[in-house]
Amino acid sequence: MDAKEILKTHIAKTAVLTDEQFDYFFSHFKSQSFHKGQAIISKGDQVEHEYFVLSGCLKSFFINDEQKMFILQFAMPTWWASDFNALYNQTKATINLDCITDAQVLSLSNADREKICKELHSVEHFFRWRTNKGFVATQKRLLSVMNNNVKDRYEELLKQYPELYNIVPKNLIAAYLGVSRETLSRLYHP
Amino acid sequence: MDAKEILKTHIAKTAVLTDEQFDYFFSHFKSQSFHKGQAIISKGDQVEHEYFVLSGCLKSFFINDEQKMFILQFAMPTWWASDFNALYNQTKATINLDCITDAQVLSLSNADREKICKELHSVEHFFRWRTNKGFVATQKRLLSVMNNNVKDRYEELLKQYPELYNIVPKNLIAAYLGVSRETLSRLYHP
DNA sequence: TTTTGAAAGTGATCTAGGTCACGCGACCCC
DNA sequence: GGGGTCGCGTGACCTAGATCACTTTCAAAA
Repeated sequence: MDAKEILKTHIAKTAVLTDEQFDYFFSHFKSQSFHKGQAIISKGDQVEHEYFVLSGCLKSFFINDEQKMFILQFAMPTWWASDFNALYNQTKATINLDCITDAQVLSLSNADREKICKELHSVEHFFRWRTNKGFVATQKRLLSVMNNNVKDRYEELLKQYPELYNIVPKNLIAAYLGVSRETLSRLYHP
Repeated sequence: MDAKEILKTHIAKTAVLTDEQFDYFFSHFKSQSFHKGQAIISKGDQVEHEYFVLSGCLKSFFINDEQKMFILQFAMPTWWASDFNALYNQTKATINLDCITDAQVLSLSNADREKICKELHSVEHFFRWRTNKGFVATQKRLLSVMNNNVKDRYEELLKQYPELYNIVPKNLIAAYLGVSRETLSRLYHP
């Protein structure tokens, strides 16, 4: 399935677009390839795009004052990723985005998103629902962090995204869960 | 300022509506009053509405298996509150919503929101941005929880919402920060 | 006016998870 | 093919915050 089909199938789940409307929508995206380890957004950058993942796996993460990394999101195919705070508010990036594996993405600029949202009501509907889902998912994660211990959160993560186990090294899983790699290791090697 | 003016001013910040459009939009809201301690949404309820706060202060919270409360949100005037997961996915409530003080709200049903979003492009635009902001705020809170200690988070909270200090008892602040009330107390009484 | 109960402070003790230090195999890549 | 570094395990110790138990304060109910 090519890029266009993947995006079309994805959109069709929440919004109704005619073929012409979809073609027009699609014309605003730019296909891009990145290789393992490559940075897409770095702290301090002016953020102008969001990215729809076609293949591979990205991570968005924050580095705190003590140089510790906390992973906000693993982005798998059909997921969207960016520093949404910087993108929406047109401020400098505080979040980094890079590639865990080689990856193919479609990029869409902030200005173009707003333009097509204005032009096509259905597109605005789609983006409302995309954010609705992101909001609810982030809220669930916050609840999970506050109420569950590391082991439960680890198992919850693997149950929801089993594919991560093979693709993502344990130290990154630890950075997602917000624990040291030692603690994660000791969960199953006591 | 009456309910209608408060909502109108709030919407005007992100969407352009004619007076007739706003009147139509407003006609879908129902004004409701609640008193201190009263529950608006309880775990297990069918959730059909979201609430726009006109006056007073609400809290949305989760009770875990050990009967410990974790507060997701304090809802002050011009904030929106509900169990959005249950509302959007039409499932039973897992989140509770109740009143910290006497409160006046405008309620909007899920069905009506979807209906006016479809009818008025500007309203869909407004709700997209409302969720965008909620998403970014929740993501920031997640980052703060993972990267900062209790004292920093407490001071961050009070700096952002100084009014909470007078309205909300410390045990609820602790439940928002995700620490025991004893630990919060000890921060400033060592 | 008395009673009750929520909010808050505080001491003693416990524990999940952090930190530091070291070892060991695997896979890049000059 | 040998040196580097990355992922991962593991032991020894440390600390933020939890838990439990008791006390004080103060305001609302009766």
